[in-house]
Amino acid sequence: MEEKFHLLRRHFEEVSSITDDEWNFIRLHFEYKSLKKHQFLIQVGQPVDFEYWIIKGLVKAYSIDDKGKEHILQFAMEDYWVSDHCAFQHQEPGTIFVDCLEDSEFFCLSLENREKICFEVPAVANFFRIKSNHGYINLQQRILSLLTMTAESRYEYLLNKLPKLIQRVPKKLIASYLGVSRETLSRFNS
Amino acid sequence: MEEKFHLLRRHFEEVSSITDDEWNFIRLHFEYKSLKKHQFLIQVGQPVDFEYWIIKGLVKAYSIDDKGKEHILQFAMEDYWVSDHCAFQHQEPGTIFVDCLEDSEFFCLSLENREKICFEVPAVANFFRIKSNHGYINLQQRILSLLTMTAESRYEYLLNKLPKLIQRVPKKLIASYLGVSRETLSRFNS
DNA sequence: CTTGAAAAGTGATTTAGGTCACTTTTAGCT
DNA sequence: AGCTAAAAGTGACCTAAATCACTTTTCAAG
Repeated sequence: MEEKFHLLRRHFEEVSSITDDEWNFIRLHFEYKSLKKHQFLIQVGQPVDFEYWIIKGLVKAYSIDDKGKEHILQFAMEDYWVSDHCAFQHQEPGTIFVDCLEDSEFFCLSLENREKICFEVPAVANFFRIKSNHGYINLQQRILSLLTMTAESRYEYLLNKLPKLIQRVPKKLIASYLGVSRETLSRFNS
Repeated sequence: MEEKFHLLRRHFEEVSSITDDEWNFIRLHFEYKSLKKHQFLIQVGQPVDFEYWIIKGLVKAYSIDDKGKEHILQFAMEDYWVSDHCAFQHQEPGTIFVDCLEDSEFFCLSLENREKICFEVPAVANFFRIKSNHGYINLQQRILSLLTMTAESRYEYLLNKLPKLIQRVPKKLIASYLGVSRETLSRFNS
C-alpha cells in the first residue's frame, strides 16, 4: 500500500511539488478499492460517491441508449481519473456505467474530501485545475475529431495516439468509442 | 470600465467570495479589448497570448478542414470564457479561429498572469478549477450527444438548452456546430 | 426605400456507414 | 487439450445524411 500511495504522490507532484506534511494530510482523504474484471465502479441510478484515480487496471465509462446500444465516453487506465463527473459534482444518481475491463485498483476521493484538500492545500487546487484543463483540451480535440474526420481517420488517429490501449481493448469497444459500428470498423483494416 | 470590472468580480464570486484586497490584486492582471463584428480574436498560426472572458458580444470558435468547411467547436457569449485553450496552454501557434459574430468586448488574461493570480490567491485557483470542471462536464455531454443522438434530436436538444443562442446565430452555423449540413438542418423544421 | 449579398429552403442524386444474417477466429475455462 | 463463448470478419441490403444545383427569403448598407 505504501508503494501505491507513493505512485499517487508522484502523480500530484507532476504539477507542483508538495511538502511531506501536506502529503500526509492529503493521503488521509483517500480510500482504497479493488475490483475484479466485469465488476461495476459506477452504475446508472446509483449514488456516485467518489472520483477514482486508477492505480492499476482498465475501465470503460459508457451509456446505454434506448436500443440497448453501448456508447463509450472514456477508457481509463493506470494514472487516469475516472468518474461520472456530472453526477458526482451535483451529488446526483449516476447517469452512466463504469465497469472494469481488467482487474483494477483505485484510490477513491469523495466530493467533500476533494473540496477539503483543495481549500486546505492550494497546490492541490492547482493540481486539479490543471488536470481538469488538460481534460477539457482533450475533449475539445475529440469533439473536433467527431466533427471533422471520417470514421476511418478517427480510427487511424486513435491507433496512433493510444496504441497500447487498442491492444488491451476488444475492437467492438473501440468502435463504440469512435461512434462507428463494429462491422464498419472491421472493414477498415482490409 | 468600473461597471465592467464589477461584472467580472461578480463572475469570480459565483464560486467563492473574495476580499477587496484580493480583487484589487486580481483585476490588475486583466487587459481590456474590444472588437467589431467579423474581426478575429484568434487565428490559426498566430500566437495565442490570452484567455478571454466575454463582457459583451458573441464569438464562434472553429476549425477549417482541408475542403474549406467550417466546424464549430464553441459559441461563446457574455459571461463565457473562450480561447484556443490547447495552443494557449502550451504557448504554441493557434490551431483554430475565433471571430466575432457581433461587436464584442473582452477581458484578457495571459498565461503568466493566470498562473500568478492562481498561485497568489487560492480562491482563484479554486475558481478556475471549478469552472474547468464544469466545462469538462459540458463537453462530455456534447460527446455523448454526438455518439448517441441523431442530428435532429441534437438540434431539438440545443433549441431547448440554448434558445437565446439560436436567435443570435445563423442556422448554417448551428448546423456546423451540430455536425450536420445546412441543407439537412433546414429540412428538420418542416 | 432599394439592391446586392448572405441565409434559408428545396428537389434530385449519391454515399458513408448502419443493419442483418451468417461464418470464422480467438481466448478463457475447467 | 478441448470446448464454449465472445470477438472478429464478411456479404447483401438499407437508410440517414451529404452533396449539388437551383430558387426564395431575409437582411444590412448606401
